[in-house]
Amino acid sequence: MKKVKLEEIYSKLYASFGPQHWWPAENSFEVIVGAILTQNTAWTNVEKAITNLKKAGLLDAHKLYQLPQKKLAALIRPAGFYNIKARRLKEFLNFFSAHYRLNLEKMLSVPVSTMRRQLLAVHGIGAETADSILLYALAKPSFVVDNYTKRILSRHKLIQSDADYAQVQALFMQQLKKNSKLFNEFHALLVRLAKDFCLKNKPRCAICPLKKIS
DNA sequence: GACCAGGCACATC
DNA sequence: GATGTGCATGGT
Repeated sequence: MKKVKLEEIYSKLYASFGPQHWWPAENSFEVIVGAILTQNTAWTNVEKAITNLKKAGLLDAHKLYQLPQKKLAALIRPAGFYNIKARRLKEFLNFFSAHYRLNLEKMLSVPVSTMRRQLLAVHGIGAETADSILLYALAKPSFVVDNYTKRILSRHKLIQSDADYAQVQALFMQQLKKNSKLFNEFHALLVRLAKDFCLKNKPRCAICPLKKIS
C-alpha cells in the first residue's frame, strides 16, 4: 500500500472545508490567554471567560499582570478549572514580564526553538499550549498536536495509537514545509474534521473527506 | 445524570 | 517509565 502523504490529506481537507480562519481572537495576547483557558475545555466555555475579561476591560497583559489571582479566577470561572488556570495565567504573565517586559514584539525576534523551551519551562504550559502560542500568537512554524490529531492519524493508521506528542509532531514537521500558514490551516482543518465527522456516531467515514485514505 | 471538552502537573506504583 | 488522578464549568 502506498504510504499516504500528509500533504494529500491537507489538500483533501482544504478542498472540503476551505480556510478555517484560526485562531479565533482579536490579537496575539488574546490567543495566549485562550490557549491556556482551553486546556481540556470546550471552546464555548472559553469564549464566556474571554468575554468576561473583555467586558471588565482586563484582556491586556499589563492589567492582567496587576490583577489579583483570586479576581482573575472569578472572571474566568466559566472556563472550568478556574483556580488552576488563574495560576497558570499568572505564571505566564510573570515569565512574560520578567523576560519580555510584557511586550510581544520582543518575543518575535527569539528563535523558535529557544522560545519553545522557555514556554515549556513555565508551570502550566505543556507541549500543546506552547505550540499553540508559537503558531497562533507568534506565527512561528511549530505544529500543534492535539487529541483530535492523534485520533484521526491513528484511525488512518498513520501513527501508532500510543504515539506520544513528539512523535506525532515530528511526522508533520518532517513531511511538510515549515510554513506557519500551512501549519495553522492544517491543524484547524483536523479539528474541523474531528468535530464534523470523527466524533459523531453518524455515517461518518462514508462521507468523510479522508474516506479513501487508509 | 452520565459523559465529554482544542491539558497539565503530580502522586503512586 | 507507565499509569492514575485532581482540577470544574457548561453543553449534549
